[in-house]
Amino acid sequence: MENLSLIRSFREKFYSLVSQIPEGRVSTYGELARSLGSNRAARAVGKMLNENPRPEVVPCHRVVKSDGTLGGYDRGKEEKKKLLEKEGVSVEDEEIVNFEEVLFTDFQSDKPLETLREEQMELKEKVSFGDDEGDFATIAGVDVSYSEQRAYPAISLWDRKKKEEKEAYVTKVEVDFPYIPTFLAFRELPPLLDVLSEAETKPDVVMVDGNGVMHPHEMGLASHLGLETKIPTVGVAKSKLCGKIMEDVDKQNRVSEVRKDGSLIGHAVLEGERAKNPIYVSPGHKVSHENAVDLVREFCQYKVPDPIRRAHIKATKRRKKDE
DNA sequence: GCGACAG
DNA sequence: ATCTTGTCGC
Repeated sequence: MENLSLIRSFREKFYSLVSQIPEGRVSTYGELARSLGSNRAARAVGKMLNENPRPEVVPCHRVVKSDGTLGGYDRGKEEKKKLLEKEGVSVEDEEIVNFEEVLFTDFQSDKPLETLREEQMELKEKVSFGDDEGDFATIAGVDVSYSEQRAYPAISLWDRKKKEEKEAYVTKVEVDFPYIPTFLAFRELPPLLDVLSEAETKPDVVMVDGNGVMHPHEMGLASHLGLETKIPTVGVAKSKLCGKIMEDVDKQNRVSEVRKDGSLIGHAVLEGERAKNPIYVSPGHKVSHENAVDLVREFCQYKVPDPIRRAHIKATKRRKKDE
């Protein structure tokens, strides 16, 4: 991974941004997200502030909502108000007085998310799909379960002909990078590479819990993993990140194209007896749209294909056992 | 109030 | 993804 050190220092970088807000001023979740490099990170900003390890040093009470209202605080809004007023910021009815005047936006930042986005834009040129035969013999499914900073990635390897699990592994890895929509790979790739290295058999294709090219920049987690490992990958998401479903999916019509800006980015697939909503299938790397859909459907006894489902169960069990 | 963006 | 009692439907 090209920007591994940036990923590892992301959280600390964020806390030092928060520390730039001077006494007597406030800033917003959105402003901090933009200073990180993407307004998509606003909720992650809230999450990281909530997990602030040093409240005495990092002034998270100076971060409020973009409409000027207080926003949340671990020790209560009253406490947040008290801290702000002690610093000379007036608060009335959970709202900052003279919000425009005290709002701080002048962050000094190298915008790490812009760097990560650039990595995605460079990588997307290398994604290939359409040149495979679909003749994969060993299929893997991967997933990650979390407990705060700990990730439990799991892999389940299957014999395609016998339709049975051959091997399965779970590992434990520390993660620091938060979940930010469209940046999932930077959170999940390190744990997945770790558990993938455990497998005795190298899989011919990996099904990933997340998107492939069904992504605003055609560079989802599955594609990133495929490029990183040179192994063919298929993305399988349980909800839609982007694109337009072209037709309704139901028991009569189980597959629909998903398009973005007119071009095909994946398919919505409804399988499994009790499934109410479809899953979203897209090529990660070195797999065609058609073979991606066929492979996933072949393993869809339930809504989610068995190898991913097994990996999910394994990872979750291990996490709960550890707690 | 609506819309809502993988895990 | 995780936090989690109760409720609904097959």
